[in-house]
Amino acid sequence: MSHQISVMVHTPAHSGIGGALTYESDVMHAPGTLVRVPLGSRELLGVVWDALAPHAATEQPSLRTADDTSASHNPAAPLQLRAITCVLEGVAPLSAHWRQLVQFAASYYQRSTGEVALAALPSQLRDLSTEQWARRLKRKPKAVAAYEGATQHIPTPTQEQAQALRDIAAHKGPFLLFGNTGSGKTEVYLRAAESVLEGNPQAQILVMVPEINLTPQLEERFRARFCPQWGADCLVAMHSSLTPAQRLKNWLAAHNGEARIVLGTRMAVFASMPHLQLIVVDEEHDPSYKQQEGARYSARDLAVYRGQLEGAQVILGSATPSLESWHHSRPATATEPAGRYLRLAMPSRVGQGALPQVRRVDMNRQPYKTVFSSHLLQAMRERVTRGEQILVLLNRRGYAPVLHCTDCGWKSECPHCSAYRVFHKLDRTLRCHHCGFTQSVPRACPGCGNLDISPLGRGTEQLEEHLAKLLADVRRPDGQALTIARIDADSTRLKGELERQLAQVHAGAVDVLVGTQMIAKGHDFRRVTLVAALNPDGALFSSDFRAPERLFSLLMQAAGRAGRDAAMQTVSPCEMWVQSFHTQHPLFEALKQHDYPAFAEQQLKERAEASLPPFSFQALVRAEARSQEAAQGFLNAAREAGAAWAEELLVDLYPAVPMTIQRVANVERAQMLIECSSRKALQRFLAHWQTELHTVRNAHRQVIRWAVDVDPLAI
DNA sequence: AGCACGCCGACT
DNA sequence: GTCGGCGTGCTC
Repeated sequence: MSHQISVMVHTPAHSGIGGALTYESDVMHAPGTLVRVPLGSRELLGVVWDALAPHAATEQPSLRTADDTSASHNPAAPLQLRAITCVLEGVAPLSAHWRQLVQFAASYYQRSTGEVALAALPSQLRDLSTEQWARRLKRKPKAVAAYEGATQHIPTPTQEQAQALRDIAAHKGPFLLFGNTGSGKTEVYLRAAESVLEGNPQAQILVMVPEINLTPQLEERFRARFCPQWGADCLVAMHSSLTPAQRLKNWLAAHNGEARIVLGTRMAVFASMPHLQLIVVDEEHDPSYKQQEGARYSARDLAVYRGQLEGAQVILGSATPSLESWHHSRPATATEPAGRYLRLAMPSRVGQGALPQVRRVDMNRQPYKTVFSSHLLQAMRERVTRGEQILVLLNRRGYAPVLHCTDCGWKSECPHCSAYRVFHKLDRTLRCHHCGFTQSVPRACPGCGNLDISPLGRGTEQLEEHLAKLLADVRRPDGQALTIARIDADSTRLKGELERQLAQVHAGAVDVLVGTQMIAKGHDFRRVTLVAALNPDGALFSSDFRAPERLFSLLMQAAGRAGRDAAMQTVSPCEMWVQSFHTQHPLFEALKQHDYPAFAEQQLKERAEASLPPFSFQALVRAEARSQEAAQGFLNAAREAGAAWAEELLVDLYPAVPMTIQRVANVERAQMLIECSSRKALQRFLAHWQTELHTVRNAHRQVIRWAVDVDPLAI
């Protein structure tokens, strides 16, 4: 007797086939079983999806048009089904919860289920041949390695930590753990994890971090706490810099329940964990939780969904939560009920110095083109003389953002993008930061031959050079000259370079560190007592309504780099300097008070008035074509096609507009915003509109690529 | 998305 | 005569 089996394979939503494919098999296979199936001339990895009643396939392959009368394509006769090739032996079926998570993510973010399912599995499952797989299965598991790290001193929880832990034990969650840098959020994660591990010998924990290379300390703290007791194999990592073999190994360890803790980046939200009981999302506000290509999911939001689905507790942690999470964790008022999350606040900084004093410099009162105000420069000189370290933050890499000719007005535009190429003095190149186009700097102006072409604006390279001059006469306490270093995407291009440079800062070899936002994240620089943000004004009046939120978070994080060592503060209190033309801006007022709640309240008020998220829900359709008209033409046709339904569901479709950077690598880009006060209505609209989008696309063949982004972060 | 099939230009 | 360009269309 032969069975019909519904199987998900990696068929992109753009192809005609979105749903499950039906195959034949002699034996019935449980849903979640991994199989190999033929598709055309290829053989693909697939996941058995539903149990099918005989002859009731989810998507019968008989969607032929009525005028197709050829015998083999008779619409009345179901197509001949092909048989599955084989079952992938030695892997237990994926759980119903896992399939439901994948299904939800696919439908919420408007992608095919197969695409999400297969992207969530380690690539080697797909790539290894049957022979290679058999060999992999036979490989003997290595003897469990003993954990060789130093055993850690386990601190006694503070009052605040103890209270947070009591709340976590008493409530279901999800929780928003709101605590300053240094307030001991990690200790709460560790203790919450500990009680889960001890309460159930099978229980598993998922810990998510924004970018693994920026938070090696967290992994080490988890290892030090749990490996001595549960073995070195109790914790596995999951992130994109693992080799395919490591990824498979760790995935299998989580899948079969051996790994008790999975620590990973956003991709880890899809890890198969049969006994998941706790999910921690550290730095939950971090934009890197949002996938930016393919299925554009938010791992933080999926974590909350998954927690509810599997009955696992979810802890979101941050010193500067996303306004969405802050809003969701609002306490009840006289008129309004509380949000869905429970907010746990830990305002104190433990075992460390006080938060730095914020000093604002009004650049309107400084001479034109001042880079460092005299007060800031003086403060920096005093501190380095005492052997203290300084961080200087500037969000612009390269030497100068534009090169320009004073005679004819020529500017270093990229020939392929609507953007300027950045002048990099170190290798004397003009580089486009969008398409990568690089040329050496011309000797004379390409427009008029003038030899006098000059840089416009400042980047980190120039800052480094400039500082070297300004501080040339300053000596360290040991009489040596200062060391000034720079950390940005250019200086850390080579693998391991970031770690090497950070180690130098830690070792005290660097006195002044210049860098982009990279240096603000998570690093524990003990001797830093002054942090300076030189020119943060851009974000205050940006067209992106989330720019202030990101800036506040960045400045708070940067401020948190100073004064992590209480002993350093015996000499002088730590400082965070902000140079701005708008020192009275509420963002800086809130920063001065280290008052995230005040900032959030002000921002949420603005968002509510403008009906922006979290008070509305958004999606974005982006299109790329050779010409701007073609890209917009497609979007406006799609808008037309969806207009009737949008009106019915109270969904707003805005006209297509060029993207901020309209042209990248000779491709014109446009986008269209979709807004609705109800998430459900927006979802219903998008689901219905999807098919129409495909139809419209077929009539607009000039469109190279298009994609829907649900809950977009940048607009 | 792959991957075939298919129909036109410059090479051994 | 063949190798190979990418346009069109199909995959349970």
